[in-house]
Amino acid sequence: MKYTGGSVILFGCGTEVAVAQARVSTREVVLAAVGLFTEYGFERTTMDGIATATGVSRRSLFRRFGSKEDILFSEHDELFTTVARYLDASPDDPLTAVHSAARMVFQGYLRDPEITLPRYRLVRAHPRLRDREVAMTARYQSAFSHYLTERSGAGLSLASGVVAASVIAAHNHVLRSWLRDPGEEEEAVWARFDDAMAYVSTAARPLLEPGSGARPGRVLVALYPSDADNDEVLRRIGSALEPDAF
Amino acid sequence: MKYTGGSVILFGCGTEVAVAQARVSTREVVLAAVGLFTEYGFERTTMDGIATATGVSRRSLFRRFGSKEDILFSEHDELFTTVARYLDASPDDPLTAVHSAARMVFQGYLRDPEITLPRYRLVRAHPRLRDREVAMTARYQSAFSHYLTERSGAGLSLASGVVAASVIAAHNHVLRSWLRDPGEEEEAVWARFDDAMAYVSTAARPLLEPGSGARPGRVLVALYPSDADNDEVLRRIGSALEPDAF
DNA sequence: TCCTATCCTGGCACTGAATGCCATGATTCG
DNA sequence: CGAATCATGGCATTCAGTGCCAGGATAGGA
Repeated sequence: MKYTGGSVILFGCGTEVAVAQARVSTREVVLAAVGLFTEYGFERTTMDGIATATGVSRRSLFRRFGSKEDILFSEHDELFTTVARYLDASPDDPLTAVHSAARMVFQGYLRDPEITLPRYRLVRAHPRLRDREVAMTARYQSAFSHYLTERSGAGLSLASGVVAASVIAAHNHVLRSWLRDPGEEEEAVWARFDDAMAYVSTAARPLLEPGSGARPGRVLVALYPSDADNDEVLRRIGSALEPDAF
Repeated sequence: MKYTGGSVILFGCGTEVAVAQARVSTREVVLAAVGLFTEYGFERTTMDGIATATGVSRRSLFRRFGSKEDILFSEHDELFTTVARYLDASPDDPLTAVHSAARMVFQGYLRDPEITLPRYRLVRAHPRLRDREVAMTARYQSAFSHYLTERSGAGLSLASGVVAASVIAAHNHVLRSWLRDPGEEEEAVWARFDDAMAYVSTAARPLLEPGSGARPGRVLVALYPSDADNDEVLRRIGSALEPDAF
């Protein structure tokens, strides 16, 4: 193990005692920083303030996190590398793999409300942080798109981009609703997430089918209630196929 | 008109002559800054350097543009407000309006290669600028999504988000190919743009039809060649409707 | 056990972005 | 012509971010 050494002066009983001190973990720093950002605002919190609050020197904070913003999004970065590795090694069919990857991202938010919830409030208040958050999700979208293009064939890069964008949009749709109301039952949240994913992937799968081509001659999309009669559906589709209907 | 006054000292024939000087336009500043960024790199170009190069004081640069990055994206901002205003006043049906709005954005790039092309190179080289570019397109996407939700009914917010994301993805797909190869015939570029838009809007329109609901019980998407027989299409759809097929 | 290479840390100094304050000059309105 | 308004630019200050360097801890080898 690294960083098990070092010593800290404890004040007690009038004596100073040297005690083994573990390196301040990334998570501890992030939690402290989030607390300061929330209490005093992002701009008004200085790196010096975070340094004194965490006991880590200002210089080391910059070395470990890169920038003040990066402290807020550090584990977002970790999650991204995890997801990217997962995709790279995934044996599933492309769309299912992307679906699972989106699930991992969503899980990353739900798992850590202590950080993601205050971060959401900060992101809403500060345009710069919002841009950063957006850029993070764009990285996922780009990774999804490249993955789909790679696995589905280069001729489908437009379709891949659209599908990736749709998956991310559906993910963000459910995510935002959770961030706004985190009190909801976790089971219900996951149900809505799966609904949204099914919604996009059902519509997306044909776009990525081999042989369909990047630009099909005709596309038909039908939406109908679950209790609709199959014959009725067929009849309506038949009328939709009339030359003047399209 | 504003800023037509002022005077500048010209050195000629050993005499100093006061001459009317127009305020340095935003565009001139942007062009000069882009030139410096390209020549010396974004980080190594200082605001002082831009100030001396343009004749505008450092302080005024910050006042007029907000930040160094903002100089690069200033007219992107203007374009956004134009597009947002257009959407707000658009009498067309929602999807067509969004289609036109995307066209305006694309036009904004094509119209001004002197800025957009070097900016693209800078954006590719610097992660921070890339994030900023991504955030800009996300603003369009968000505007499209809100507009569609507003016009199509609040129950369709998921569909609106997915459609907006798809439109932006298609837009970016064509845009990137142009940025990489700006030499292509403008007509051909527009043809590919319209193809991509048709590709997404054909698939998207049914999602926004009133009465379909935000989460339909069943969704069917069919892609088939233009020369397919209608009866054959119907037969296949009929078999797809069998309980075990879905 | 000792020595050494390596790595992390923190202190210091420096550059440069960004902001607040204020005086000046230009434009517009009455 | 006078007053109000506004953009400008100069100045000082704060603070993010970086380079440099020395000290302490750890791991590996003799």
